[in-house]
Amino acid sequence: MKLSRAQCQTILETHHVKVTEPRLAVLEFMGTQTGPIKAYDIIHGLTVNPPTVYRALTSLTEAGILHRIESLNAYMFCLHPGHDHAHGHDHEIFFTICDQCGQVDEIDHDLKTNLTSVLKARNFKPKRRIFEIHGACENCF
Amino acid sequence: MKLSRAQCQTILETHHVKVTEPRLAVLEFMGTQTGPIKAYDIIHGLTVNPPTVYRALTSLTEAGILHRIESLNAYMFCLHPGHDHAHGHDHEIFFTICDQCGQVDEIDHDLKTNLTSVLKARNFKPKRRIFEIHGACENCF
DNA sequence: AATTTCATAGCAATCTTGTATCAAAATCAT
DNA sequence: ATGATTTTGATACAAGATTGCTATGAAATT
Repeated sequence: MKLSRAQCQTILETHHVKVTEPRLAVLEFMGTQTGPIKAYDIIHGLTVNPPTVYRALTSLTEAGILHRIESLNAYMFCLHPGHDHAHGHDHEIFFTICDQCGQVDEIDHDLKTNLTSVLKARNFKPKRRIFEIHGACENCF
Repeated sequence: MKLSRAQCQTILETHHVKVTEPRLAVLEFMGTQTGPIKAYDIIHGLTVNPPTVYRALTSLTEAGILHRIESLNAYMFCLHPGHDHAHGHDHEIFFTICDQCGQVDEIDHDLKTNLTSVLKARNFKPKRRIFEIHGACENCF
């Protein structure tokens, strides 16, 4: 999915992220790879220091340009850039992760429909599910 | 929730896990703590080597005695020990994680009911959701 | 134009988390 | 008992992430 510098810049601008060299470099690097990418792939690939990469990844993720896959310690391009990924809606983003080939898919799931049937329709055989919701509990809200 | 050696042994036996010293020690240590526990808390608490603890945690988790919380890199006792946590059923285990006080709750969620309403009923205010499903994709099944 | 402010960047060090390796011991099934 | 398998133990190391501090550069304030 090779991205030019100009394309990277456009991505940043449309997501209202300040355009900086590390962010451009990380975005560009990610465009050369396919599937989930680890922070240290970038650190080694670009020979930059860890904080530089982690800061870029954080801002790109917060902007919704990337997703962080917690169970892989890895990052992916968001495939549903138009959507609001915040909570409180009638849909939810799921990731399916093939443990064999490593492919990660992003599913925009309508909460009213049955997840099992969605997975079946995609011929994805689930083995392990990770459903974790961060927020504020009753006492701390 | 203090667990005696005998109780730890019973837990292992009822889950068909071989009873070994490291597993007993880790279980017992976890019984002295409350909430999610990190591997290095155990490593430091028991002054044992990392591989010993990670191996014990892996077997305890695989047996369904513990859960691993991916977004915290931490482990918790399973609060629904009677249930089948495998997939393909009409319920799903969710974790709610309070970012303020650190409390983690395990929700056994009936997939037919609306998750948002369940959270609302518990007065949990969600901020960030992590839904990741590992398995085998169409091509690799 | 000069100054303050604030987010970002660079660098080094450090901390946290998790694995690889390989040999010794324990366990189990003939 | 003997051989195969599993589990352990110890050392080392790799991978993942953060902290502290200084410096820079753009934007806001005077």
